[in-house]
Amino acid sequence: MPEDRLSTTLSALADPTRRAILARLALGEASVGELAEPFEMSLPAVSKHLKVLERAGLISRGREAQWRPCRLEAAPLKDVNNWLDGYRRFWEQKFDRLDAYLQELQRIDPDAGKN
Amino acid sequence: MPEDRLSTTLSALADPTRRAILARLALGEASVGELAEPFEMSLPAVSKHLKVLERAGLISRGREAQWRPCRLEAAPLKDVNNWLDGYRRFWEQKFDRLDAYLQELQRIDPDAGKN
DNA sequence: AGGTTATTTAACTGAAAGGTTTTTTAGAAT
DNA sequence: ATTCTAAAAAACCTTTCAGTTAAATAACCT
Repeated sequence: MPEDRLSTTLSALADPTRRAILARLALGEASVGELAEPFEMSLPAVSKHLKVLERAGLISRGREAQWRPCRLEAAPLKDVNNWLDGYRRFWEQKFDRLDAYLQELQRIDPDAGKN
Repeated sequence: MPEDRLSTTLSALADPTRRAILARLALGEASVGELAEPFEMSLPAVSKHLKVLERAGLISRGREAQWRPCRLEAAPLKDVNNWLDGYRRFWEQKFDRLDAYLQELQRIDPDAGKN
């Protein structure tokens, strides 16, 4: 039971259909039918995916006649980004052989390679 | 069945226990027992979480006597970050009243405000 | 009113997730 | 050789998830 917001957001994102829906919404608002069109699954299935996204705060829904247009809400993505930032150094730091070697040189002689 | 890498990664991250494990590993290698210690759940449960993280490529395991030290592997996090980048503009763009108003002006008269 | 279109709700199903306890495996140490 | 410790595997249970089809809502259009 992922009660916490971040877990809810990440598990909403952990589905290719839902990410495809977000990608579509990045292009602009769309109705449920429009969103469902590219997929082979039934409409209720898409409707459920939308509910998951909505619960996670990743989309919001308007009301226009019989359509319920969806739009992207990026706030939770920002939260994910903020969480990820805590690990950025782990992937920006390159630890392949050459880098390790250069770092070691650097450690031994901080002036190595200058000029 | 999330066959794709990104889905596997995101669903591995969508659990607070697993994120806590990663946070611990960001401080350095640790054995399964050490990783399990802060949690109330059984050891096999933690072992399963580690397997999920390993399948997602988020950790790797060594072998040292009867211990199997785990260490963080950040590559999949980088992938998540890359994916997220496609949405960055949506949360960096501020959509408060003034911005919306200025955008509306822009829409009506693209030359408004120039000079 | 009656019908059409868009979407949600309900009821059901099968598979996967996350936990438990018990049993194995593997290496260390006595 | 036996025993201790660290970890994994097996077997099981319960809940959640992703999908289905069929029925209900809701707003529009004659």
